Amino acid sequence: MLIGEASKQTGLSTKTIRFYCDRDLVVPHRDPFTGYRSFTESDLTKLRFLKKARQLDFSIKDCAELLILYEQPDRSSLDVKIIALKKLRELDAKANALNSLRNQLKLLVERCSGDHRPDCPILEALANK
Amino acid sequence: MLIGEASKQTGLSTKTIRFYCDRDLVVPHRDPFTGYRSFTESDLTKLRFLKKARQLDFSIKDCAELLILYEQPDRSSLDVKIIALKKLRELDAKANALNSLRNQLKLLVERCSGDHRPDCPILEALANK
DNA sequence: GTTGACCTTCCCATAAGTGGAAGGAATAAA
DNA sequence: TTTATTCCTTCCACTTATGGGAAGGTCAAC
Repeated sequence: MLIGEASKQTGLSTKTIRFYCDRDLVVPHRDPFTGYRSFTESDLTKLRFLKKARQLDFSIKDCAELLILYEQPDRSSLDVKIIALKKLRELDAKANALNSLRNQLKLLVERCSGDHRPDCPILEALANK
Repeated sequence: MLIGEASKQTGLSTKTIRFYCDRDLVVPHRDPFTGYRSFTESDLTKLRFLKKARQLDFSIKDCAELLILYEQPDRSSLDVKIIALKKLRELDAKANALNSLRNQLKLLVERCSGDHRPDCPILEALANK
């Protein structure tokens, strides 16, 4: 199966698939004459795995490790859990920071009259200290 | 005041300050012989303004607009509020997406035994469909 | 034989910086 | 006066995970 079809089957763009190939996350067979990539069902499975892992915000590097574990029948679920826990803590930290930011900004927006006058608590907050 | 001192006064790296200068967010005077940048107190105020605005996750482009409004005595607070509201909605959307992600991943992590056995609901979730 | 739809690689752009190299400038010590 | 150190300058490359587009090869149909 050529890359265009693989793209349709997985919902990943051909650009993205080539990028994953460049990083050796998926290594499709190559036609030795044309250089065309040829994807098997197993390759598609890996691409779908990658898509889901990326949706869960795992980095490409994390994805590579997860794929290796996925393909390793004698893996320990602990190894997977360690990666996932690290990512979970990252997401926690990001979410907390984002919520805090959001609340700060929300307060400022609420206090701004938003009319034709120049007085603005948002600008004041940015200017002070 | 030279850039190193401006960096100390504002807590921004010299690299970052030069970056802002390149983008014309701050335009310090230049010594015509050495090319050295010379920062006034007014420049420092703008740099601190930029630092705070960036901490609130406003983009460089947003920061430029906010700075212009900040310097414009006949501004309307409405113009500021429009920018801030747009950013607030962005933060809301990001926070929601992140919380949802986090909850998905948390569920998977909780269901993973994290021992020496290969069975792993995290990998299963990434592989399925 | 020529379209048209594929495929390839390569370069550029994104946001907001960080890191480092090469070289000029200011000051202090030897 | 020369050297050393520290500061300043510009320029280039790198980061993440793609997207856009150019230039050119391949394959099927008409």
